[in-house]
Amino acid sequence: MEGYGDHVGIRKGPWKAEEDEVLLNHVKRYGPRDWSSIRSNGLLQRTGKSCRLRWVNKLRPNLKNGCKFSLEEERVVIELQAQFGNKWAKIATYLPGRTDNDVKNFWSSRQKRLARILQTSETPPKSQKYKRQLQSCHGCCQGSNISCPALEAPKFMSSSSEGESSSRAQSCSSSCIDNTTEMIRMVAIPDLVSPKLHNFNTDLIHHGFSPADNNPCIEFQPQTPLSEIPQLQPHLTIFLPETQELMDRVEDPSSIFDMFGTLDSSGLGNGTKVSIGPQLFEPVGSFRNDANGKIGNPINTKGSFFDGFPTDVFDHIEPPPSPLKR
DNA sequence: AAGGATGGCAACCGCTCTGCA
DNA sequence: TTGCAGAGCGGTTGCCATCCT
Repeated sequence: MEGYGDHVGIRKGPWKAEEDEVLLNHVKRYGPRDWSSIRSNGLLQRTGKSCRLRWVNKLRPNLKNGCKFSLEEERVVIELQAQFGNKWAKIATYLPGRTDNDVKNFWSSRQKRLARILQTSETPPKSQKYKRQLQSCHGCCQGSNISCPALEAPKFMSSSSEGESSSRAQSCSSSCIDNTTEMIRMVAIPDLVSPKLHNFNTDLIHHGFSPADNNPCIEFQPQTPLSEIPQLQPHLTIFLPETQELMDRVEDPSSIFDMFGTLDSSGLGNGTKVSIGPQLFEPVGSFRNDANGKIGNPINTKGSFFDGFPTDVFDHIEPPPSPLKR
């Protein structure tokens, strides 16, 4: 393909390796600026705008090109989108190695998925595909204490300690991504943003990230920020025994939003209603760390939300780095 | 095996912002 | 103060690969 816009001396379409090289040389020599001079100097038949975009989205160092968004990154995007709206560039600054375009694409995919699932749930087809969407979560996670990753226990892992459970989560994520529980999670998120996030912005900037991420595919490891994002636990629904019931009820779209507001927590043993909301953002201190530094079971106050959770669920939770330890 | 649906991604477009003369 | 050019941002489009029927 010779590009689809060779008219008037301006090339459009996919970039060739030679063009990339020219662009890289320009940046090496002059830095990431004076984009329009690239064309005016006859180096490339691309607009300055196009050159800049290419650099920002593909050629810039430390980009995580070709890596899917990790669960942690997804969580960050969801939270920040709820707070900032569609400020993709701003959100991208919280995600080392990700560009605004990445975030934007991720979000629009997510929205499309949500729209489609919602539409599907209004007129539930009885196709096998639909059933698979609803059931895949259970199928792929059978025999695992940690259920679907979209709903798994929150993790505060570093890249080095991310092992089997994480990879299981990742692979499971892709297979579960289209299920109804995912939809619930997506819709519920805005309610889950803690006001604490309002200070988040400036804190992050001050703390900064490690820019020298030479292995962009490694799970990104912010020095502070992610641990300071309020620990959303929108995934907790998976622990509820009535998850299947949720799945079933989703077939009745009118019940969906009721479920978001409150969940009948009979499965928790006390029959009370549990609101999905800020109270889920208990400070991490609600967990008790064990001798290995892992987070132990949450302090089991009577009637706490965690009552009835399998105790080993918390074995998989890494402790967040202490904000005091730097 | 073929065709449609879907997801992921790269790139373009139009608008706004910013710095400068 | 104004106009211009460059840079940045968000929305949109189109292509391609994969999955599903």
